[in-house]
Amino acid sequence: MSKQQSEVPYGTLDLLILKTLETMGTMHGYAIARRIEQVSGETLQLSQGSVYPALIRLEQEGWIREEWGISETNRKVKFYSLTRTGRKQLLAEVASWEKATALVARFLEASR
Amino acid sequence: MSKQQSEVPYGTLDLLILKTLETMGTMHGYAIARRIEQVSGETLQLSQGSVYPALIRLEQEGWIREEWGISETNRKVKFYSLTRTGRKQLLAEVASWEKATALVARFLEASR
DNA sequence: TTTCGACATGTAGACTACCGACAGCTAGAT
DNA sequence: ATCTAGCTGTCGGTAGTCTACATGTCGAAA
Repeated sequence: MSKQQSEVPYGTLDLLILKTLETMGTMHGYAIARRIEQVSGETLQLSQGSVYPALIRLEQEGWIREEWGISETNRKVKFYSLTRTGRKQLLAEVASWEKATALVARFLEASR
Repeated sequence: MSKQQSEVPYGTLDLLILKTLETMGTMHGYAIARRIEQVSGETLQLSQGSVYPALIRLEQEGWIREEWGISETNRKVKFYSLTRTGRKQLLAEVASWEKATALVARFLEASR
């Protein structure tokens, strides 16, 4: 009945993950999700059903690289980091996001 | 292969239509689509496959009202206008959009 | 007077990306 | 021994968009 209130603006999850990896360096999936939630000010809660498929997709695109390792809490985890093409992709996604928001902003200002 | 480059930011079509009707008053579907394309600076081209289903959906939600009439070009058309709940919905969607963009903006600024 | 382009509305099917709900496994604490 | 938190994943469903098609009308040009 009620409208879906997507916590992550639709289509920005890749962008958020890529940006997180750029800012934080190497991280594992669980920590990436936690970090995104935290920066969003706890309002946003990101489901695993979104994060892991996204990571797999990004890895297949060649934008991130994965590597098994041991976490701070001594668990076997997959560490992810940005690739060179991932950096380019991040720039492209930022640009496209800014274009999109500019478009909507122009609309919201329009009054004639 | 290539990533879908949605011209309308996903989920904002309702917002754009509602805002158009608020700004322009009563309009028919074809004109709404033209107007959205035009304000976007011709870069965006909006397919009918998006607009008409959206209008039907908005009408079913009770946010817009439809009425048959005759266009400037002497054709039988459906005129749409905002309802009272449609106005409230528009406010809500604007707020939610601004919240979403603020969230992403905070992310893009983050550097620690 | 046919015919063509712009105007106008719609539907079907595919696709993307997200979410909720599971399932399962491990380390360390109780 | 059991439990909780950390951690990775899968399945199925859903929303919203796009492409492509189908249908029809008006007015102007040929």
